[in-house]
Amino acid sequence: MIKKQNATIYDVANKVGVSLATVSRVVNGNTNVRASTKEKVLAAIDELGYQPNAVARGLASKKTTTIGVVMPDVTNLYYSELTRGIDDVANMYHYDVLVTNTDDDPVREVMAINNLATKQVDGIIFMGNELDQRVLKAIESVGVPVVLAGSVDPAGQLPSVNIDYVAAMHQITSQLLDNGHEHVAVVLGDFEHAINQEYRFAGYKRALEEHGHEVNRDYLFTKAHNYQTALDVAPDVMKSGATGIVVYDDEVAIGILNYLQDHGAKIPADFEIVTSNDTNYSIVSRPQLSSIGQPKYDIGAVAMRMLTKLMDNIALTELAVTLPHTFIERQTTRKRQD
Amino acid sequence: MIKKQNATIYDVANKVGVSLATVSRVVNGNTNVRASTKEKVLAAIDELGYQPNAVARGLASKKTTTIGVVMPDVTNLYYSELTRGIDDVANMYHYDVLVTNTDDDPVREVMAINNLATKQVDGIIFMGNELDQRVLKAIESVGVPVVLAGSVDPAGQLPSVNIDYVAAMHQITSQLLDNGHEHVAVVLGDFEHAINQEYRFAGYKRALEEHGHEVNRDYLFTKAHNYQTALDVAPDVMKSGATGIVVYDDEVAIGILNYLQDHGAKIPADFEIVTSNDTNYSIVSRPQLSSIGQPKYDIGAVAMRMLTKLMDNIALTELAVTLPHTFIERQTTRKRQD
DNA sequence: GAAAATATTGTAAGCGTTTGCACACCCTTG
DNA sequence: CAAGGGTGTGCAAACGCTTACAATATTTTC
Repeated sequence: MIKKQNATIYDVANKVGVSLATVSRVVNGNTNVRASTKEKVLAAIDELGYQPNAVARGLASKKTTTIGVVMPDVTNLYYSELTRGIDDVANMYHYDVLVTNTDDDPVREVMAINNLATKQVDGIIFMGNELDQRVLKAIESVGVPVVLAGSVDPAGQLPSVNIDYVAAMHQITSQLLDNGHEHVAVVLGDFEHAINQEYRFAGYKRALEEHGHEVNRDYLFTKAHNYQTALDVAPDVMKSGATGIVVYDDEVAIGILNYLQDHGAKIPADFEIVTSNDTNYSIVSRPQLSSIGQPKYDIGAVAMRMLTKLMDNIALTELAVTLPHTFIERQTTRKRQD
Repeated sequence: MIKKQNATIYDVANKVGVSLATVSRVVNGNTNVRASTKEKVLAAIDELGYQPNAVARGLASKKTTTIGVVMPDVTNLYYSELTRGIDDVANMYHYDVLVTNTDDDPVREVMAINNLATKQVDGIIFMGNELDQRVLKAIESVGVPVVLAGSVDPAGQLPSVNIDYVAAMHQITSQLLDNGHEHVAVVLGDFEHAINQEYRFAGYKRALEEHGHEVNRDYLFTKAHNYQTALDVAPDVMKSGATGIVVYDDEVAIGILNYLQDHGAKIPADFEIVTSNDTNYSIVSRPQLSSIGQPKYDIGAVAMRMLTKLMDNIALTELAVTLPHTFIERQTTRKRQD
């Protein structure tokens, strides 16, 4: 592996017989260069195969054209779809993406943010189930713009892109209630997390109240984070007496769905289930999971677009963007006639 | 967002009353520093909240402690699990990871590699279904080590980590044949890709030949890349007369499984299916998909470990690493008694 | 106790760019 | 034709760090 010495801006300047500055100008699209010299420079660049060294550039200009993405887990379909949206528009704006997995651990989130600061990223997209105080502090002191994607800041101080979780949860809970279910269970992750308690559960609760039902914690199930932990919770939800189930995550929903069916339940005859993320899981399951429709790709894409504005010092017209969600009726709910 | 002026190495040198070099030494763990001065420097660093600027460091040292990962799609469970392995050991060695999605497009792969070169990454992990000539050339000329993860180089010139696809395919095909199937179908992606034709199909073919069967292209199905395209192919495999099916990818397998069942087939009574990646899809499906067991996380982790060696100029003991695979018997195959 | 070794620290030259400023040059104007 | 006004270009100073090499301290050695 011979590391062939890359041509530098100096080499092309020499070859053409101009100064570094001129070469730099044509490379950066500065217009104050005579057309003829520009051509000569371009030719030399082509001939030498010159590619500007992004590190040197970053040092001199204090812009790295790199952004950081901190996310819980690449392996999680919900987040990876957001990431795809982020990545695509990042590329569109010629940013590279440094990703870090945190497993939702605040300590690692803080480390990731600080590390990204060290690497002089121009901005950061943050995804996570909860905005820990330590993380918040790290974000505030990092010195570059940060936008949240699919992640809430209850204080509303940070730029963010989300759907209206309260409304979405309210909607699907209401539908189940309208379908006549006496008891609707809700399955969430950590209840300490604002997104679960203050948003999702709040929407669920409001629906219950509007329908004149009491909120009974016996129908609240938490700590379901993935397929395995969903399987742990599933027996309890099956025994709970609830016949309608709203779930905050697809991997969890498919776990519960599978458990119920494996234990003789007919879906949607015995239980109606609605999930929330509309990932591939909700399509490959049998029956297919009815779900809140989230514009996941767009959440990421819009968040990244906002970040580009922030990085260009353009004011945001809206700090907390709420993208529209839908309801996708598939096979774990009974047909409704509105 | 006030960008607070970060302390530089110069600031801490001043504060302590030593030279830059000394500070640099303690930051970099150089041992030739008197314990007492080291302490003073450390104290100053702490007090000023000094964090070395990685960009400047990269320029001076020509090491960025950043690697590039080029992959088809973060959203693909197989690749994202490899990436998780990569990321974890990268972190372990204090590398950051720059990821690029290519959608398996050689043009974008080449662009990604060149772009990473520009960013002065210390090394690259490449994942893709096919090693296009253009990509190969880009890899050869990029000037930093590249290792393939879950991706084959038929020429065997590049460091790589894989399972033995030929053996794996041979094994599952044989099992199906042993179970008495007269016709075993094989479902692949692009047949032009070496990994499909020269590896997977070769293993399939050898199994057939060993069992005295003719290889009949009527049982070869290609161009199935994801759930949707799997659904497109599924009717043909159902009609083909094959009763055993080996599939190269889980998302494709679950598509075929679902189609067959949706059209009245009993699995595994009417059809036995074996898939290849052992992702979450093979567990959430009903019945659960029997699969080749691939150490996906490890493939990524080992590839990254190899890359660290290469970056440290340590010779590899083995260029093309083959990790062991297993067979995971689940519910789309009938019980076997070996 | 002085020379020789060794340990510690400082000097300064890069690393490959960007960019503010100054300098030429070439047209216009009046 | 001198002054004014662009254009086009070059100079040189950063950017924040690493790292030979040189210089100075501190120990050892006999």
